Amino acid sequence: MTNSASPLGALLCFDVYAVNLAFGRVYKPLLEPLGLTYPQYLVLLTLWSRDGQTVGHIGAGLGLDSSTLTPLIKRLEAAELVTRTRDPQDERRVIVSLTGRGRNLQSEASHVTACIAKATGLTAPEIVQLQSTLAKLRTALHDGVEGPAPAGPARKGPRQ
Amino acid sequence: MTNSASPLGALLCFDVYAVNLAFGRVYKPLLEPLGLTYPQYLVLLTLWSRDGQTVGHIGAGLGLDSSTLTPLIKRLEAAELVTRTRDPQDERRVIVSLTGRGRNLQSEASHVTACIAKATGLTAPEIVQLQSTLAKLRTALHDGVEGPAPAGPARKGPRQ
DNA sequence: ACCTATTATATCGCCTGCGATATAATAGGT
DNA sequence: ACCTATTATATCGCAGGCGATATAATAGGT
Repeated sequence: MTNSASPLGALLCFDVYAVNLAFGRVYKPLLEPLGLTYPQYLVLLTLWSRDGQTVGHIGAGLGLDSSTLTPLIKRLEAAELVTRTRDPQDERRVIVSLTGRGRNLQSEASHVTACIAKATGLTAPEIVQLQSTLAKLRTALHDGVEGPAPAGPARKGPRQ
Repeated sequence: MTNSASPLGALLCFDVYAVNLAFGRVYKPLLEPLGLTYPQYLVLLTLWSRDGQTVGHIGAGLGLDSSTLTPLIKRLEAAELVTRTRDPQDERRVIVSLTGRGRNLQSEASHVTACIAKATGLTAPEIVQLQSTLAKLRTALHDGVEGPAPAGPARKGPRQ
């Protein structure tokens, strides 16, 4: 036992790291025919579930900053999958909306999610359990950085 | 239920993605005083557990390719934390070994793992359970890409 | 010994991911 | 109305992450 002082937490981040990269590698060949990268797909997933979100809102969901999202979304815009328009109510906000092409891509991508679900090799209850633990973990990690938020709503994204 | 066709697998990769980034953000302020990035720390973790591994071996553990590891390890070398020497038995291999400074850093970083374990907000059994599921998931995702490996040892890293 | 296939690492270009910073718009206090 | 603080997005530089490719060393067949 060379490192008995760091058994659990360290290995956990290790596993999450490797699984995340493994997910990316499984998705890549499925997304390539659609002309999408994995993070771009995650942004589209967000928009398919609710269209017309602001950059900040999308970032809060994925844990990404505008410095990452702005160029990514501009590439989606260049591919004519989304449009970016300033919110007339608050000109600071940029509202990202799906184009027809962007919406149509959801059905083209539907088999992707089916493939992935199969590739996980997990049963439905296992997935539910895993998601629940990961959600808990994510909240705890955020609170650990920002402080447990003694009152008021916890900050969700980076630099919100 | 707007997207009842993609409930489980899609959200799962979403969660893994966000948790991985959250881990990185928790580690960053702890590793910054040590002059390490999060991936560099993961490579050092690998070497602390077993010194003198080849680039390929380190990559297999983390799921990384030489195209990612070579520059990263060169930065560790520039920081005088590791040395890179060709294996005399097989000149293709590069053996990465800890320097004295690299070894000493393990004790300096010991409190980091303690902080993280606390920040996860999970109980020990929960962590064990989570690790087990993630390990299973990682294997399944690899097999999904490479084929279920009908016989013989499954390929572990990317392009091994 | 020679020729070819494979293996291990390295290089390059592009897309993330993020800290630091900039810019513009809103909010709030006076 | 004015001044300042805050908020939302954008820009820049650097460190990953990876596909495609290059290079050098080993392995295997003839």
